[in-house]
Amino acid sequence: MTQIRVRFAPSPTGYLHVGGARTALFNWLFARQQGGRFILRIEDTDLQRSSDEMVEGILQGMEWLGLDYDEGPFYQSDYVEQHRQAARQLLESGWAYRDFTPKEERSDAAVKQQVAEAARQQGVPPAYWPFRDLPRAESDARAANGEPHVIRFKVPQEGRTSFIDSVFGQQDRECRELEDLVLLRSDGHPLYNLCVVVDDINMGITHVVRGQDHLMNTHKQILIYQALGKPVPQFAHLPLILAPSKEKLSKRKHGEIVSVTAYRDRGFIPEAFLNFLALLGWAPDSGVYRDREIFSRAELIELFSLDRIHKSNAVFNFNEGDLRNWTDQKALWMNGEYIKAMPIDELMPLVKTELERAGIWQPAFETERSDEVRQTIGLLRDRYRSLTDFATLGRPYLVDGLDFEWEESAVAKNLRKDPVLKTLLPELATRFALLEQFDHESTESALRSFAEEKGVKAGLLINGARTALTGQAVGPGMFEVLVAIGQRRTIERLNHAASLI
RNA sequence: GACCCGUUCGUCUAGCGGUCAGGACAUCGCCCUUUCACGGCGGUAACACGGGUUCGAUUCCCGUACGGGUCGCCA
Repeated sequence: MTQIRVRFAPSPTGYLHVGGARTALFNWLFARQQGGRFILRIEDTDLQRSSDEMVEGILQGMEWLGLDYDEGPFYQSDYVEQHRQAARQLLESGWAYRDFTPKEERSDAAVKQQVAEAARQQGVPPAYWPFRDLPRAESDARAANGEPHVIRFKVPQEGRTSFIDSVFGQQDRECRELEDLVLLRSDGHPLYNLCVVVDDINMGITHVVRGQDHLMNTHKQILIYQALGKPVPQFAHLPLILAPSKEKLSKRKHGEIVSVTAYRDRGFIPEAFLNFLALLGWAPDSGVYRDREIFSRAELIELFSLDRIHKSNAVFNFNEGDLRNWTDQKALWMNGEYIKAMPIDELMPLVKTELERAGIWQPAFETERSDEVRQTIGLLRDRYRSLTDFATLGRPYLVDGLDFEWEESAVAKNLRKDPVLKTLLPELATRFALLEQFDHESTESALRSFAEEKGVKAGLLINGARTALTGQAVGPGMFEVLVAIGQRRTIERLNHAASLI
């Protein structure tokens, strides 16, 4: 059996978005599982809309997700000569013809629509392709004379194209429903459908796994394969990923919130995002894993199969305006699961990057204070869903002094609620200052006996202290927090809190 | 509009003729915590509709509705 070769072929007209990433992932999983080759090809034939910046964005996205390719990146624009050569070959063999219709006459969309519709109803393209049967000699002569023309593929008027899609099953289409597509523009520029076929042939692609929006193109492409006398690869079309509005996800409409780099920048763990993406439109064999959601990269490779991709589109929820739930909540949850469960040694570097970005990383975190910081991160990660949380919500735990924000609602709820705290908190600080051991037990008994002495509920002090120490109303168990913040900072912040009341 | 495709809880999904229609996220309630967005337990919630086929349809067939995709000298 020949080796499986698949490719991911994005056009660099935008960054890598969620849909593209999933296509890349499925190709990659398939290749890895089958021991095949995964090829990256940048479809940049439309030079006007392509840019190096976008290519860079795609490359970065792939790298971040760990979707390594075995060959490439190839650039489609490097193969223009081969595309033209193929067009010439098609012209020679009679599978294509020159169309001398002036560009302007074709560009009127309304006219075009009208004619195309009439053509379909008639069943046969009438005078719409006036040059389709132009004698070769005349065609050559006019071309030699420099008359502008495009090269069109001569779609057979009879018959149909068929293929079996790995996802959608049997697909048939009457040839007469297909238009004579342009292969070469009048400026000699090759067009998409020709380019993909030529490149896929040259690169020995055995399986084409791409979005369902290409389902119609596939029929045209099959015709080109046949005209070129080449074997047709196996196709697998993926269902689309929809925006919350249920329309196709698009970079233009939905913005950077659907770009892979946004997920990186907003604190996703690549493994978690990969896991989430894999489960969008695909599920492992339920006989094995019916009630599981978390799968490692290795497990995904092992379990993946094209025939378990399903046909219906999936909605991907995001809401840029919502700070807490800016993207699909399940994705966020899953990220939290990874943050919680991954080995702390793997988490630390990721957190470090985040803290550096926020300007709160200190070299000592890796030396003298290494154990302490690891412990703090270990404490915090149980309730965080994103790496950025360590730099925002985690900030009070990591910075010295008072260099963080006190949330107004927390202050109102836990500090200002009872004015007696204004005197109690500094007194508690004094009490803590006397402790020789500053651990869970000693701080707890100190606080509780202090509360008893003063005749107040321990909860009042616990709540007050939480906000005094972290500016927040929520967090890990209070005595864990005390230990994490440490004696010195605890005293300082308790005293300072009095001024907030 | 034409041609394709799809339709199981709000969302992601399991299901491939007989299930109390399962899981996850979200949501709600309870417990734990004299704090909490941790944790534990539990609940609400779905087979789009109408016809067939069948002893029996979420599962098979046909319509309808709704949703989506494609109809470039873009990719």
